[in-house]
Amino acid sequence: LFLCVCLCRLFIRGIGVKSSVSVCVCSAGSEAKRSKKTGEKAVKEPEAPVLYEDSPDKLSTPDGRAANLKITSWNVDGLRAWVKKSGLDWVREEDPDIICLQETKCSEKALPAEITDMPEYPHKYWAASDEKEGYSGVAMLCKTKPINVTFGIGKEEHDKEGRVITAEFPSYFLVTAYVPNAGRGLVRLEYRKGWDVDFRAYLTELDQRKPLILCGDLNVAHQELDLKNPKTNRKSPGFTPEERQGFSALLAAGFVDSFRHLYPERPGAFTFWTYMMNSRSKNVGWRLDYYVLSQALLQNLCDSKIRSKAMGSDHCPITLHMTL
Amino acid sequence: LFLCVCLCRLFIRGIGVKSSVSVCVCSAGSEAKRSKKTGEKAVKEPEAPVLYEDSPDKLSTPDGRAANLKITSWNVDGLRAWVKKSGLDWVREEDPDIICLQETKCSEKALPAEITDMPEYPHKYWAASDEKEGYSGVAMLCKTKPINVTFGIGKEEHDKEGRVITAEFPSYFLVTAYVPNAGRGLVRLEYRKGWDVDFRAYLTELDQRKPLILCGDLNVAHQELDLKNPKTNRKSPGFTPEERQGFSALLAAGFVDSFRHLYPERPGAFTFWTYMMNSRSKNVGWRLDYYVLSQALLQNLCDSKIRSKAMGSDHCPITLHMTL
DNA sequence: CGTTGAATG
DNA sequence: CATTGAACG
Repeated sequence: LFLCVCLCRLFIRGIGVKSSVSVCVCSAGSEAKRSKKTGEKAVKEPEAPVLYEDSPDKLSTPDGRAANLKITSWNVDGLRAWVKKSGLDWVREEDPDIICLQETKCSEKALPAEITDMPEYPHKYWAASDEKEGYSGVAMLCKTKPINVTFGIGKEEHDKEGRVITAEFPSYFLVTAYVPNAGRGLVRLEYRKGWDVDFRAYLTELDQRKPLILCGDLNVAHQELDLKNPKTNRKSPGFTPEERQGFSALLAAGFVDSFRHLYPERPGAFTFWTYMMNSRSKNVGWRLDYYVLSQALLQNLCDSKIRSKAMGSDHCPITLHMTL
Repeated sequence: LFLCVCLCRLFIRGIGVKSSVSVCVCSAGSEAKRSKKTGEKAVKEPEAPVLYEDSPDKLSTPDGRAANLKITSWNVDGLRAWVKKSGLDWVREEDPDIICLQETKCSEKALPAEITDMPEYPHKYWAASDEKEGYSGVAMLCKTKPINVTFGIGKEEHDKEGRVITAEFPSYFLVTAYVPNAGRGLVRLEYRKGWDVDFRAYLTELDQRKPLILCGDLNVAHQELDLKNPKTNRKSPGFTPEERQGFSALLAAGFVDSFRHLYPERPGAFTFWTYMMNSRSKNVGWRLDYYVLSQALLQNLCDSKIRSKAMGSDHCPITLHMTL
C-alpha cells in the first residue's frame, strides 16, 4: 500500500491533479480512530469514505415566498461527449428555467442537433475559444428571453477563450463563468490572479447596476471543508492560497457563497471528482462549482443544491432555487 | 446522389483516400447494364457490389508435396486496438507457424501482455518507429527460432520507422515489411520512389544468398484488377504509376506475386478497405498486402489466401501455405 | 481517466 | 472512419 501511495504521489507530483492521493485524509469520526488502532503497519490505512447526500430542495424563501426561478449549472467537460452520455436527459428531468454549461469544448458549428434543436429553451447563447478549438467554452439556455446578453468581461486579454456569458433579466444579472485553471505546475497561476482581479471588478461594476447571480466552475475550493484532501493540495491548482484569497476577496466585495451560506458546516459536499483513481466512488472531490449571489439577493434565496448523482462529466450539476 | 458524389470527391480531393468515390465503377456484368437502362436520371446509379469469396486452401504443391509451413500476415492498424478487438483470437484459430504484423503503432514497452505472453510463439521480434511514437512498426512471431533476425534494410535513411524485419531460416529468408505510404497529396511519393529502389536492392541481395518470402503491406495495388476503382485513383497514394512501376520492377528482378500467380484473373480480391463510406461492406477495396516469392520458391508454393472475413483492422490477414 | 483536435492512413 | 499521442484538466 505504501509503495502504491508513493507511486501515486510520484505520478501526480508537479502536475497538480486536483484529487490528490488515494488515501483519504478527511476522517469519518470514530471510524477513523478505530481503523488507525487496528492497523498492523505504521502506514495509514484507507478510511471509510465520507459519502454525500444532498438535502431535499427547499422551495421557499426564509420568509415564505415560493420559489419561481430554477437555474442549473454544469461543467460538462466536453458537450458532445456529455450529450452522448445522456446529459440532456438529466437536464430535461431537472427542467430548470435556465441552464448554464461550462467546458463545452465545442464551436457553434459543431454543436449536436440534440441541443441546438431543444424547443424548451428557445434562447440559446454560446461562447467558444477563439483560438484553440475544443478548449473551454460556456453556454446559456433560457426559457424566457433575457433583456440583453453579453460575452466576456470587457477585457481583451480575458475574452478570447469563451469563459463568460452575462444575461440581463428585469431584476438581476445572471453571469455564468468557467474560470481559468491555474494549470499543472501552476503555470497559469499568475494569469489567474490577474483574472480574479479583473473578474471581481467586472462583477462589482455589474452589481452596482443590478444584483447578480454568478454561477459556474470557479475553479477554486474556498476552504478546507470544500475539498477532501486540503492538506496535500496546498500547491495544487484550485487550492493555492492565491486562488482561495481571490474567492475571499470576491465575497468581501459584497457577494455570498449561497451553498456555504445555507450549509456552513456540511462536509463532503463536492461538485468535482477527478476521473482518476475512482475518486468519485470514494467521494474524493472538490467543490469548484458555485452560485455566488449579490448580498441583496440573499432574501430571495430558497436553496442551493448539489446534484451529485447526475453522471456524464467529472463535475456534477448544481441547481439554484430563487424567488424573483 | 450526384451532389453526394461531388461532396464526397470534394472531401477526398487532394488527400488521396484510397477507396475513392462511393459509386462503384467496377461492373458486375449484366447487372450493370440493366441498372444503367433502368436509371431514370443521367447520373450513374450504384451498381451491385462484387463481393469476394476466397477459394478453399490448397494444402499441397502442384507436384503433390504436402504443405508444412503456414504464414499469416496482417496489417493490424494499431496493435493495441486490434488486440482489444480480439485479433489474437482469430490468430489462434488460424494457428500459423509464423505471424507477421504491420502498423503495430506500439513501442515495445507498451505491448499488451496478451501478445507478449503468448506461449505458442516463443520467438517474438518487434520493430518500432524511433521518433514518432504510435507510428508504423512491424512484428514477427515464430513458433520455431530463426537462425538470425535483422531489422531494417541496411540504409540509415529508411531504418528509423520500424518497417522491416528479416528472419533467416535454414532454407529461406522471411521478410515482413510495411512499405511507406506516399501520403495525402503524394507528399512522400519522392521518398517512396527512393524506398522502392533501395528495398528492391535489399531483396535482390538477399535473394542471391537464399530464396526469400516477402510479406506485408506493400502499399501498392499493382494492376487495375487489384483495386475496385482504378480509374479514379490514378493519382491516389498506392496506385500512382510510379508505385505500380516499382512493384513491376520488383517482379522483374526475379520475384512473383504469389496470389496473382495462382489466380491471375480473379477480381474483387482485396486486403484493404477504408473505414469510410462503408467500403468494406461494398467490397470497395484494394489489394495492398502480398506474399512475394523468389522465383525459386514457386515450386514450394501451395496456396496464397486472403482472409477477407477476419475483422479487427482496415486490412484483412493473408495466409501463405508452403512446402519447405 | 477522459475529452478534445492533429497527424496519419 | 479509426488509430495514435499531445494538450489539458
